[in-house]
Parts: sequence; structure tokens; C-alpha cells
Amino acid sequence: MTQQVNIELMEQAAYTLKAISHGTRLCVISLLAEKDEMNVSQLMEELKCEQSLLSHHLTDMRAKGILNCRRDGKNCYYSLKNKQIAQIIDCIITCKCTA
Amino acid sequence: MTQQVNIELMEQAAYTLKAISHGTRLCVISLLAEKDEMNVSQLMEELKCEQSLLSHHLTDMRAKGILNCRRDGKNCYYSLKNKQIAQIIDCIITCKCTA
DNA sequence: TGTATATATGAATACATGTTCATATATTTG
DNA sequence: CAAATATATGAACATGTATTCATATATACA
Repeated sequence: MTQQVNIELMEQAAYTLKAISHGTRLCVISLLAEKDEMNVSQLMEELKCEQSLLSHHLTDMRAKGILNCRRDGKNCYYSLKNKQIAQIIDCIITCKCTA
Repeated sequence: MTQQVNIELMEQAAYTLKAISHGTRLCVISLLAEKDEMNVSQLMEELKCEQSLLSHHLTDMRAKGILNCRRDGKNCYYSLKNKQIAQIIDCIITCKCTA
């Protein structure tokens, strides 16, 4: 009586996917995949995103285990908890191209 | 003056990601990656998902270019437009394990 | 200690997505 | 053609997510 799909596992995957399914958030991931670490001001500048809004995005992604944060003086440096997550971006783009 | 991230591209990627970021939808993708084609009744049975709700999910994923649909008599058979999309599931699961 | 800078937080609102229910449509078969 | 089966659709409602705005907190520095 083995299941064909592990529904629980898919729910977990969906939880993480939801947390990154947003233009700005994918941009953050893409940038952090390249630069390893960036502080909020740098991200704001790069993404032309308003301070508070960006902060909400970052805080949420951090809460959901996607980002790490380290404070250095006045600045907070964010980084990817697991760089592999950036592969998802390539994966979807490839899918659309191959479609 | 080259951009560091292609915001447009990330928005497009987010559009597709949003369309699959749901437990049931990931289950559908996972099943179709294995079985190539399944009709709505088979999916309903496998996923214990109510007819109308499943139909909405399928119709939307089809509209967003993720699924294909072919009618054969009374049945509609769904399939993945591009099997590569199933890699996203493995990708996230791996990310969480490696994290 | 007061002021400036960097970032976070909370509440309110706006917007999007998921779910349900009733009903419509397409196909097959008697 | 009427009934049964498989699936889709639309409207209403519920729920979740994004955005804004005002304000709080943390750190550095004069």
C-alpha cells in the first residue's frame, strides 16, 4: 500500500517554493548567488526596492530558512543559506526555453 | 551600465513558480513526471482531491503553460509540457536536506 | 548623550489565490 | 434522444500575500 506521491513532502516543498515565488525575491537570490553577501542598502540600490518592503521580504525569507543574516556595525549582511536554491531559477528558465 | 539582475526575467520565472507552488500542484507534477499521462479521475483518486478543485488547478496550470491536455472520449489526459519542471521538486528537497 | 544612519516591526490596506457549490458542457451508450 | 459519466466553468466566499506608512530599534560617532 505504498503511496505514489509523498503528499507531506510536496507540501513542504511548496512552503519553500511559495517563499521565493516573487520577482523581487528571485532577484535577491540571484544576486546573493553571485556575490555571496550583500547588505540591505546594497540590495535596495540594486533592486530599486523601498526599504521597508525589502526588509519584509528579507525577514520572511530568513524566517523560512532561505537566507542567513549577520550584522556588522550598522549593516546587516544577507546571504543564501544554501546556494543550491539558485539552481531553481536556472531550472525554470531552462524549462521555458525548452518548452 | 549593465544590470546585475534581469528583473524582467525574474518576474517571468516568478510567474511560473507561483503556478506550481502548491502541495496539490506539485503532486500532480510529480505524478505526471512518472506516468507521462493521467486523466482527471485517476488524479482525483490518487490525490484524494475534489473534482472541481482539481479541475481548477489543472486548468490554471494548463493556461500557464505547464500542462498539456488531450481528450480521449470522455476523459481528459494531462501531461507535462516540459518534464524538466519536475526537477524543481528535487532541487528544493535537496536544498532543504543540504541546508 | 544627542544625532545620523541602517534596518526592523506592526498595523492597515490592497491585491491575489484557494476553495466550495451549483451548474454547464462534452461524450458515450442504451 | 435520454441518461450516465467525465470534466469545466463561474460566482461567492475565505484565506493568504504584498505593499505602504508610521514608528521602533540598533549602532556609530561627534
